[in-house]
Amino acid sequence: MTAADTRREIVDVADRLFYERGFEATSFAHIAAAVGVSRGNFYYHFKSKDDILAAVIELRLARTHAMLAAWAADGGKPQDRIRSFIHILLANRAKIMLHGCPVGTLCNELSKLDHAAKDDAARLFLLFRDWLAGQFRDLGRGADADALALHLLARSQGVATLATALRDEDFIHREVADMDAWLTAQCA
Amino acid sequence: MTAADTRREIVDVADRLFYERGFEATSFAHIAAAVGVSRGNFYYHFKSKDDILAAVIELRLARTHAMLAAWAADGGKPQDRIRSFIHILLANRAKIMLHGCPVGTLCNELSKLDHAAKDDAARLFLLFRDWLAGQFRDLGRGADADALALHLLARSQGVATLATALRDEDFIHREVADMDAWLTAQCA
DNA sequence: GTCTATATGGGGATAGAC
DNA sequence: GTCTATCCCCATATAGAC
Repeated sequence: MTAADTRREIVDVADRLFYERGFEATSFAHIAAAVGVSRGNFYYHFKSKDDILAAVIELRLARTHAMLAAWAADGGKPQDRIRSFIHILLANRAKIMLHGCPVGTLCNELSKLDHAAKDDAARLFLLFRDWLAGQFRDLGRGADADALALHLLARSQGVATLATALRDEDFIHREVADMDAWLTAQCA
Repeated sequence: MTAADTRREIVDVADRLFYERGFEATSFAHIAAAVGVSRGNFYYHFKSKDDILAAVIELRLARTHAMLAAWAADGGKPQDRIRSFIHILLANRAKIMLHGCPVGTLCNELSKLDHAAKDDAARLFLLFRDWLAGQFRDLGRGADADALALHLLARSQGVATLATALRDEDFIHREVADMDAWLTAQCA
């Protein structure tokens, strides 16, 4: 096991635990136990917990960027790409009902902590916003592309929050159908 | 200062700090310092931190119930009452941009902690849902009153989450205007 | 009812052996 | 590169004086 492998594994596990349990509630002991290394060995790879958080945010930014780039490379119509975004709620509904949206819940937590990395986490939202705005521009909605993108982001965030609190899967399906209809209306 | 006064003050301060900093990140020392009592004296009033959380949730339920009852007693039209709900986002926008929605962020945190009180916190959402559904029924939308209520709740939650992450006040105003227009369309 | 003092545990972080 | 042992701090919680 090389150093890079161990580091990658630490970040992978931290990414999952920060999502499932939250940043503050996840201790080095939890991560170390899940990875299978000692707590002391941690500090060879990261010099503080905030360093791990920064690495997790970077990982999420990279993965999100890759996912959006793949959707954009699909060659489909802009409305189909936007629909891919909306349907994240369906694909991830089981996890969302347990732990919410990984982006929204992290941003919320870091805002309350007034954490130095809160704006870095918010860049995840900006990635989605800019990508969605690009699709709306391709739809000929250049004038309000940013507003439409934020509107869709907000709606999916709201669905995630309520789905977590009420653990209501039917609600997710209803709201996704409603967003699909909204999108169709935007294309008319 | 009677015991009831001290207890009330502890719950008031805990309510504020749980909102501003989060439940886990708020320590007894923070609450004690803000109230002006010693940490030791705490346990005369509450036997654990979870007890304080339960009292805070009860307080929020009572206040929310009173607010909704006051709106219902106003004698206005159902759409005006629903608009009162939507406009919470405007009235509280400064705090929302700093700390999010007190209901949504608490439910999110307790879900991640898998805390015993998570369903009690979710009852705050149910209060809003049932009240909103009642207003939609008065509007003659009995068939989908619950779905419309959850839809509106989700939208306001999404606005709060994004407004916190991006600290964008214009976005709040745009989305509130959009929700107002949606409500008008529902009455047609 | 409120205080000070303290017990106990777990957190992040460091030192140094291997 | 990984380990064990340890430090310090702060958390919740308790005991007992006043």
